[in-house]
Amino acid sequence: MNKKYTIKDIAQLAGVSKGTVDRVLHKRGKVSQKALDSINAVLSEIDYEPNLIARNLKNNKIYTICVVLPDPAYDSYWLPCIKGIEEAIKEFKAFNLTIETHYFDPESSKTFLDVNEIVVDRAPDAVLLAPLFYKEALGIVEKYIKKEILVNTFNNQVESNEIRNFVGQDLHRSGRVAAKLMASISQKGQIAIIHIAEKFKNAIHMQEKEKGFRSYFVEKEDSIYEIISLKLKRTNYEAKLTDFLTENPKLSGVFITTSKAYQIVEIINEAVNDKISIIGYDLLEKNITLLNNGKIDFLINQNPKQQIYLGISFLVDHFIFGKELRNTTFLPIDIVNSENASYYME
Amino acid sequence: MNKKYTIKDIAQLAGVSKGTVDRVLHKRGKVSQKALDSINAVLSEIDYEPNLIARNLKNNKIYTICVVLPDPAYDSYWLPCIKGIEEAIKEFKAFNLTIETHYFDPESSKTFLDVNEIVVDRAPDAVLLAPLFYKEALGIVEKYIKKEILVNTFNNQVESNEIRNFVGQDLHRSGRVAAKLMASISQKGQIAIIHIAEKFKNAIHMQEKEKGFRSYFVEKEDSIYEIISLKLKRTNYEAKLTDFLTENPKLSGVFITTSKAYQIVEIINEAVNDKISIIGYDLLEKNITLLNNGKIDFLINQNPKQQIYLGISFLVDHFIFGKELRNTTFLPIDIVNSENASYYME
DNA sequence: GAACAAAATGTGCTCGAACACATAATTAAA
DNA sequence: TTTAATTATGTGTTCGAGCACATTTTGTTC
Repeated sequence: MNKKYTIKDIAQLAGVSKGTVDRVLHKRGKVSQKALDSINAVLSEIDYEPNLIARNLKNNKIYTICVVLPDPAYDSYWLPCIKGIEEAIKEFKAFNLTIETHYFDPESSKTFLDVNEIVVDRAPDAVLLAPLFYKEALGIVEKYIKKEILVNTFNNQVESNEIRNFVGQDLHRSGRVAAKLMASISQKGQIAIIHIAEKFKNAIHMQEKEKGFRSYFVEKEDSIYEIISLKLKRTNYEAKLTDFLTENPKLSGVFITTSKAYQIVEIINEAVNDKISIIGYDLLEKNITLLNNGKIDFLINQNPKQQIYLGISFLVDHFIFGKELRNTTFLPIDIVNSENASYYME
Repeated sequence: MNKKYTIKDIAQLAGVSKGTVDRVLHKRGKVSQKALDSINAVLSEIDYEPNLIARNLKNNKIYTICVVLPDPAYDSYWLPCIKGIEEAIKEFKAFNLTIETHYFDPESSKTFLDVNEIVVDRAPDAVLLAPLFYKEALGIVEKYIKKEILVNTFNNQVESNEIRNFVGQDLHRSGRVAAKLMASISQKGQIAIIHIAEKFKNAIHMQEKEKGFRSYFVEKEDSIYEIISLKLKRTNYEAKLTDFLTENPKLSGVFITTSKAYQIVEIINEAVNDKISIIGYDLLEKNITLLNNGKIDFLINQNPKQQIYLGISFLVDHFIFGKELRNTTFLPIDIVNSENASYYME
């Protein structure tokens, strides 16, 4: 990969002008067989790679990317995304690029639709979307596509051929990771899967995690574990949880499928005397505190910051450097304990 | 960050020519106070960011980067590095860049010196070095600096003001992560730290890991653990290990500070009847097999591939886009079990 | 105020790809 | 063979930063 050839070099070697080489490279036709042959002969011998820097200099279009995600004020799971966006802006500010952030309320599908309506009207070149509401997302993707706006997603997977790119985690696998961890630290007994959500049916991600978690133990064919699940809503979850704990006094482990572990860990600790293993999700400040004082054993990092940063950089690579968009990028399922947490928080 | 201003724009706004703006931006002097003021006034109002693409078009120098690392044929820990280099070459092939790989024998400081001598003579723009031999590395760094060759390191940290950049892991912290894991899965008893190396005194990285591991238990002030360490050499390590195991029959956990866990796990399993917790390093094929069939509990990923890839991309960002080199980049200390391993192996 | 030096400022070219447009070569029709 | 139509090929300009060089302005001295 030593000498870098230019179009001019190829033209010279093939004995034609750079215009003709350009037509061959871009298959614009209007080239004689003779010229085509001699240029192809040169191309097959050298390793021509167009200079991306020169190619993009000419392209003085300013690309606009809109990022649509839940307002971190409602759910601090999304807080790291702000940093991710800021980093991306800083990293790419020297290119012709505008990045806009648009928030919606994660518990209101109406605000989701509204904000996307606004973004459609802004007519950006691409949207990076956290499609929390499955059905609504499908509809809104249609609208984007009709206006020829590129749609990529992160965090939540939505099955659609129109979506070019997804960055997130394999949730089924993520449940399996939790299960394996649980088996490592809790030798036997009852294990509870606890979901905390308003509408469980809409929360496909929790269902996937539960399936993954259970699949691990099914494959293990180990009768020393008994898996039970519990769904909690925001209203009156304390009472329901306390009841559950008195009904199941032999609990040895709890797997919480959302980032809300901090809401219930203290309640569990007060109600149960024995050591109980707790595995949750995400490095929220409150979870980290519980991790550090030993009340949570492991957290699984879904890495929202990296998700959004990568989502943006794929778009930049696509627009600025003409790179292809790969279809799905599954981020690693990071296992976090008190000692390595800092590296995933920055 | 909407409109992108160019030098021409600034010149127009300040009522001067682009040459004068250029002189101000680069502090080349020869500018009147009046012109300076008006240009500064414009600069303070707008957010000028030079177009990196245009800046680098002119710079038609071909940068050469030499990567110096142990030959993976001797130690397959380094195998992923090949992939990392290949990915970097692919990613950056459109820029004016040549990446050369040079191997040495990880057990021979002579080959280390020899290959670096060759690289010095090749006079690249930068070297990315795995400085396995501390003392020798310091000497060779001097030589590079004298020839104005930029030196960055990865994997092993060497204290030197001449080294601009290091990518690797905080080994002390990495030992602590292992300790915390050990405490999670092994409730009590004797725990062994096992080093496998020819020259322990030279192997600072193992010492750091041991210190970190012990520091965790010291802070915990938990008398239910007893930590003992053992050094093994390649010759006759089986006998020495077997002796050690008979002398310490109550062993409940083993922490292996190198990627060589696969060499001793089977021996341990044959000699010990009780469940013994094993934590090792790095995703070598043989380690992964043992992880998958439950004979290793956790592996800590040092991510050599990512280390080398990042090391190269920092250099590219520096040369091609004029980015500053940050001093030290500590990669996350990834905890790996059978369920999430695939994400760290690609 | 002329003559000259020094400082300040402006102009024009380069990098490589892309594409519009001008010109040359070839073929078809008269 | 001439003319027009078609096809093939070459030329020139653009993008933004950077820098060499030309030109203008200012300052100094006799």
